Amino acid sequence: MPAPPPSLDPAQLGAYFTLVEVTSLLRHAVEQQLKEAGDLSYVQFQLLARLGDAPTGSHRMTDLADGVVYSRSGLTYQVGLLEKAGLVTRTQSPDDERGVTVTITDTGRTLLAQVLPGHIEVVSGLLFDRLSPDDVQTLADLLTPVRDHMRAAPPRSAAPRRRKR
Amino acid sequence: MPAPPPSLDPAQLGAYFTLVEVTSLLRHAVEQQLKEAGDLSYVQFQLLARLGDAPTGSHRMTDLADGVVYSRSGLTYQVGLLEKAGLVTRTQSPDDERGVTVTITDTGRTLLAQVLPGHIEVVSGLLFDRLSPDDVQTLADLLTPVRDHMRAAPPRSAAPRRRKR
DNA sequence: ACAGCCTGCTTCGAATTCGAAGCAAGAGAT
DNA sequence: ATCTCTTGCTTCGAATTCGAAGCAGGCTGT
Repeated sequence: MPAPPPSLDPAQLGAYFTLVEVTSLLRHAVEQQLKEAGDLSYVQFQLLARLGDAPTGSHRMTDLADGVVYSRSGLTYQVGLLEKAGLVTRTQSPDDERGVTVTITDTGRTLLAQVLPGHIEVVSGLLFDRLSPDDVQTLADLLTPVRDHMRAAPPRSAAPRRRKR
Repeated sequence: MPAPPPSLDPAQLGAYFTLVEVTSLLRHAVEQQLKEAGDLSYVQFQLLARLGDAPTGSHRMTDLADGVVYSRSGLTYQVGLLEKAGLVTRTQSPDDERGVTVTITDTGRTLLAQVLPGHIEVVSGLLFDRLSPDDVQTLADLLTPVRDHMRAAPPRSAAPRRRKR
């Protein structure tokens, strides 16, 4: 097996660290804002946003979990909270007896709409403040193939229930 | 107060989402590897790495917390674990009676050295596999000013103990 | 020197997170 | 049809995380 280069060059290392720090800081700031604006955690916001984005306003549990890169059990917990808060509903999937479909409610949409502007403001102020439109495009062009590569590589949960033995 | 543009254009949104997803996926993969290779959490690894990087092999608690973007109490907990595992030591700071200096031990360095190659391999494989050296440089150039901007903006914990009232 | 505030860290309790184990429904093979 | 493996989700317990409160040492002004 061809072991990749045993070390990263300084440029790579710098890029890596910067990437990690940027997203950490961004996430912290966003979390703060979301809590104030709508008492939502970041995960909850991501879930609502994804549901609100979907044409039908709903998704299956597994798709949600994969979408936000989150554990299944954690998702169950969070969706439970959202449901209790009346922001989403759980329904049995029509085609698959055991599948659960999560749907955003009007209340959920309202809350999402209420929180979004502030969210965008934070992201704009922190992330895009220093990036020209060209920069943004460049960044996207750079990261998109990386994301696709990552999505493909280890299917999120490589060794799930049982090793392939 | 001049509210920033009420919405992000599609390019920005795309870049933002991609950025978040990339780091989520990367982090997950890295976490997996670290657990296997040395039974370390990502935070613990970050702490050890930072200490190992420091010329003296040590840092004050607060600096560590800021460095990894982490809560103070959480840091106390994690450093406690690391200390129990013999990977770091806690000493009273010489100049400041209440400051605590954390120092990496030889055992810690050994473990770090044992874990690093795999870590680098994962990062290489996932992140840098699709990026040319030029791309890497571009990415770093793009993100560095952003990071500096973020560091400056809200000092990490903007409303700490008491609002500025 | 003293009072009052700020800082550095820890302790505490509550909330979140994950992985392993469990349960029920689908799918494939016999 | 039935057996078995797989898949979708939940439950469970343990570990981690955070924020608020607490404690002690430093700093400033008087």
